[in-house]
Amino acid sequence: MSLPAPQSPASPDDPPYLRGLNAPQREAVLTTEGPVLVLAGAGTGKTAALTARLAHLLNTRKAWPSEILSVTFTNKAAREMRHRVGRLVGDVVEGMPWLGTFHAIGAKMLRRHAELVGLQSNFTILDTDDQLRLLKQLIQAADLDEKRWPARSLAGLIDGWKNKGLTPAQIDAGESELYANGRGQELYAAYQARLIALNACDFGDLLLHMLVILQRDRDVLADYQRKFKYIMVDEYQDTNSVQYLWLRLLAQERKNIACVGDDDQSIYSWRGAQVENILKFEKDFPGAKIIRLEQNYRSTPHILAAASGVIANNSGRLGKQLWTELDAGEKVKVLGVWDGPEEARRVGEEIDTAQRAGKSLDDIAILVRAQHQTREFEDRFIATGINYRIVGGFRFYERAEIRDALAYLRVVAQPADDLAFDRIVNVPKRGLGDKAVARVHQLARAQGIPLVTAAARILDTDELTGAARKSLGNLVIDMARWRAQVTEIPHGDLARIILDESGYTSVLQAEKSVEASGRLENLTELVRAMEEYDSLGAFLEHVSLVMDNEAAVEEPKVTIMTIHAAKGLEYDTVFLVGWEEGLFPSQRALDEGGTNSLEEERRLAYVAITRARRRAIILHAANRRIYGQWTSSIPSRFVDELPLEHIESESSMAGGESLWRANWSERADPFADVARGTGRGPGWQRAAGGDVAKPGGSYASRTFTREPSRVRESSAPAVSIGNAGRADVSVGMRVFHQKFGYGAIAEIEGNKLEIDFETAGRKRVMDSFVTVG
DNA sequence: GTCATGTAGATTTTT
DNA sequence: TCTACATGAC
Repeated sequence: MSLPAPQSPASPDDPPYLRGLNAPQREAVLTTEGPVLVLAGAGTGKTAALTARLAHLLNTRKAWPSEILSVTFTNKAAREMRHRVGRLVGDVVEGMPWLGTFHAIGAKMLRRHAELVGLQSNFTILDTDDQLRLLKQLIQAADLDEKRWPARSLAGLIDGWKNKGLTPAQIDAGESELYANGRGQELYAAYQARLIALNACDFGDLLLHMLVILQRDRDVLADYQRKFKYIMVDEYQDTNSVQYLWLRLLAQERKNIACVGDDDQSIYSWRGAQVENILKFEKDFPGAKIIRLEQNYRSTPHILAAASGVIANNSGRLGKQLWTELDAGEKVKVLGVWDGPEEARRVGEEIDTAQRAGKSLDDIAILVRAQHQTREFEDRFIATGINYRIVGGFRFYERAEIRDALAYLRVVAQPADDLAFDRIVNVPKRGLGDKAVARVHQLARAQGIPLVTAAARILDTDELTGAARKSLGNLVIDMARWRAQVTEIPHGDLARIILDESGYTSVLQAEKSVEASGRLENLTELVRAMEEYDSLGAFLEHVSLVMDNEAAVEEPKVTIMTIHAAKGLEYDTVFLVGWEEGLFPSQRALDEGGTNSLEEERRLAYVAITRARRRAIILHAANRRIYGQWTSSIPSRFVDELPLEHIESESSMAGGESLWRANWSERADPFADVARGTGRGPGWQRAAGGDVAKPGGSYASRTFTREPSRVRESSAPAVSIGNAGRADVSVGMRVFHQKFGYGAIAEIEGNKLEIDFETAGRKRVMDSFVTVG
């Protein structure tokens, strides 16, 4: 038996989850009633406190596992919390249905109440790719120039509106003005209508639909308010408006809400996060208790001081004073190099040295501002044989073959999923080109039916002939068979059957390339992952929400990733590369966002530095090739903001910077400056080329050629609605068909017509494909 | 219907 | 420089 340590109020009777916690951490754990805001600086044991709190609530029987709502932002964080709570309290955690990401929890709730917003509970969750394709269709239908009004910008706007909790009805003229001269609202509304028709949701909808339900339906709200005795939120500084409104409604009744966050680590404002949420917590929840976690367990004093020095330049902070008991350690190293390749070389050398000193590559990370910076290091490490892994980029479920396979499964699971059908209708290639697919679309639109149904119906007619008809027929039969098998055979086996019978695997097998065999492996992996789930539906839910796969444990590797991706992680040694004006802070942030953007970049710098446990090495290069052009650059202002007494600078440029700079400017491309600054961009290029060469002409011809296509596209489907057959045709009438030409109606059978065509002979066609006259 | 060429454009991306 | 998409040729 030993006496408690002087500074810790811990006693030997403490339950295990309280052991090792400092005073403010304990307070955060033990203050269970009422609103609590925990301001947790980087590396201050935030997760430890959060998991202990959860364990405490369960252990003291204040709530059952199903009565605690515990939200995180990433699946990884949710997983980790589940794991750590499990270690503290045992299997009870398995029964925590409401521990997860905002989106996972939103989806779970929405499946229960789907009908309140016009969905069925088996709705599909679309990813950005599907979303984009859908928007493209709508933009075309609205007869907008896709170049001028890209689907990407509309997707961004809609996403932003959803993040703010705005339904189409709530979009004001000013917001609407941001897209296609005020048609933003119209397109948003059309998009939402399409989603409902597809029985689908995008990510934003998972929260927005639920918010609408909670706001509109008192009973549902009261139900959840009663159910959730305690609410906990991780990374509160990253919550956006919908999430905030959502939490406020749910917490309104009991007010037992504990939010943990750090305003200095808010780096997702471009995704709709509102730092204000954390700043105004006290106002939203009067009487809130504010607890500060300021003891850092991760980094050395030099590293901590360097980070604090930089972030001190931001205004409007809640303010924290981080401190540590660790030894001073090394100063932060600032290294100036000649160019990008040298930067990679120096980092490589340092890694070699560390490795020879017995360090593991797993303890080393290189943090970049933008994804493209990873390449330089990748090239260098391949050449010199350093093992590395690049985090981010294409993830497992974003690979084409995986998405194709999933599309097959989606069509089988949810026949109304037109986007999935579209994706695989001619994959692998089966001779169904744009024209054939367009016909199926046309019919589906005219009759208001899913594409799968339209495909089946079109086979009753002569709209399609030859190869196209045959392969569409096969596809329809295959799909019907697979659908019948869903309840008959295990879903893993079914997936294998689908991949085989669709011809997807055989095409890859025939292709003997390395990529193809990699794809086949990925598909095997997909099916394997699938078998861990109870049902096809459960698996698809997992995929759409989680979209990541656990990397297998392998030999040690250096990690290369963006600063954003590094948030929440830590490494012994961290290389912070590319600290140059224009790259970090990024040019875009400097140009567009004013002070706010610059401060967010600075928070990014703060996050970056605080990832390091023992060593932080900051590099900046004097020359860099940007978009193929050599550009000279000056060190980032964040380098200047590092407190001198905590850094150690070194420049690899013999002869001094000014010498080479003079050298360089002589050889410099006279247009480099124009191309770099404000002069770059479409406007500048247009001024230099197109319009000058051909004044006036391009505009006139564009308007002229576009006109007829619009008329043709919209006229046919507008006339006929529903299955009943149209009223404006009768036997003997002369009609026009786009493919077969003119003919006379010989027979009418519901919405199908027998027509004697003047040149093509007698054909069966859908009435929606003909025009009178 | 598929393949080859040209041109605009190019942060960060938890779900 | 590299890539993604759109347009035109077989």
